[in-house]
Amino acid sequence: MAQPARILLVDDEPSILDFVSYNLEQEGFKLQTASNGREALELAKKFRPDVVVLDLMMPEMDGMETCEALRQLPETRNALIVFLTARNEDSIQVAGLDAGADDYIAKPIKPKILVSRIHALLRRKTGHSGKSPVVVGNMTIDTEQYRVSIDNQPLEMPRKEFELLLLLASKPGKVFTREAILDAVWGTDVVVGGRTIDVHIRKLREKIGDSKIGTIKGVGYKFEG
Amino acid sequence: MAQPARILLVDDEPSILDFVSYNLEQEGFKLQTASNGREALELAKKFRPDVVVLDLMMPEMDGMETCEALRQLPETRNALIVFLTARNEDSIQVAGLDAGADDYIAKPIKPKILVSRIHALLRRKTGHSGKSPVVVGNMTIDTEQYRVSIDNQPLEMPRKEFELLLLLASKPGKVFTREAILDAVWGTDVVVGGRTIDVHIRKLREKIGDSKIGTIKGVGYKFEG
DNA sequence: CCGGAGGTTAATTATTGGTTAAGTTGCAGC
DNA sequence: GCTGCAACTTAACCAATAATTAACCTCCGG
Repeated sequence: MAQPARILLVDDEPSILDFVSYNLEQEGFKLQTASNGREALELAKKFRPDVVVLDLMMPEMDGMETCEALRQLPETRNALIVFLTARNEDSIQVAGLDAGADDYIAKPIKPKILVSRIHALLRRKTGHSGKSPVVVGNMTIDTEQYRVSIDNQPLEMPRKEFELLLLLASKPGKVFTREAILDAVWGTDVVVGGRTIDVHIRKLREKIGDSKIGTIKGVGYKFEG
Repeated sequence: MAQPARILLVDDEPSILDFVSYNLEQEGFKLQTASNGREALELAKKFRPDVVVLDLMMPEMDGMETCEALRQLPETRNALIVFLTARNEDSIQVAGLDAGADDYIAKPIKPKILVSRIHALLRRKTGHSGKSPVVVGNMTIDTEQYRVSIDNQPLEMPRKEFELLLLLASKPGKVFTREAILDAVWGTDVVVGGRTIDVHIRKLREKIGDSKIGTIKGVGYKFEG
């Protein structure tokens, strides 16, 4: 990644701003935030974001309006616009896509999904559409198609296993605590038993080989670079 | 866990106070309770909580008011504030977030969810702070990867040893008394036998070489810069 | 040489993760 | 709607290893 992509995040709820910006910054994106549409437009002129993440429901100027305005500015005409919506309402989606949005993400927001969608969009934009998003050693993780291959041998992967692998592989070497893994893959308010992660780790190791995932006792797991 | 997080719990119903405080204390949090807003403010000044769990519906001074008042106090300006709400009403949530709340938890309260949300908040708050690798001479201590290397030779290290080494190496040359080491690595309320530290020191010296850690008889240990 | 401080080693205990198998759940296909 | 399968979770048990203790040793200054 030569240049970190710039993202402008717009939401009127500080907690969501915090939560999402934390997760995006962890990914290495350059971030700016605004808490309403007007502020967003002003910031956008200076910041020239590659991606704008936009809450639909905001007081005064809502996401839809802001989106249209952004499409008028020369600085953001070609930016990618992602909407955050409370529910997955088809009718709103259609209207949003008319207004020029590029993607939709439904709340509650799963960090992993948000990040991988943004990556997918950026990839599509820069022309590299289609193939090999995350590559680590001889392994390829295609977030768009939910597929993993090792030495070009495709592997079947259920959702949870895939998300777990993606999380670990997205930062090879970094140790993820069980807590962090639960937050990222299961979400903060899902409570699962103590051995659930272990079982998923085991299934992963079964598929991709023991050597790829290391255990740091008392701390967590990591992907071996 | 270096220091247990302090939580101030505010609710006018004694039964909820009991129920929630029991569950939070089980998790090792340091707890204080108040049964109304005024009491909460007074306690907060002395107790300096990291987290305030606040019922929205209270007589006299309700949760919203209390929250705003807490944000004015220097002692609690940066505390995390979590609201307990009877229902999941969006309009109330927005207002609460404007008042400076960090999260919402809907009644009926599920202990496990409460606990994991609080953990998530605390992690988000403290997680941002610096965690660049510590480099001392030819040794590198990478807190993120939980790995130590000498001359780029990676070394395996169990948790306590790692924490002990990190403590000593964070201030090379400084002498740490046994007492200080116990407080920092084992925690203030854990009592261990007299030879425990010695044994860990020995294991460390085995791995990183005798010359790195010096003994000052009658005083403590230090890392040799 | 004696006492106190720390060092060494081995044995014991506690904690943590791994493994397996047996439930649950949710969903596709009938 | 059933039925059946795959994904996911849980529980029970096992294995590994880290942490602690205890017993004994060594060194060094009086």
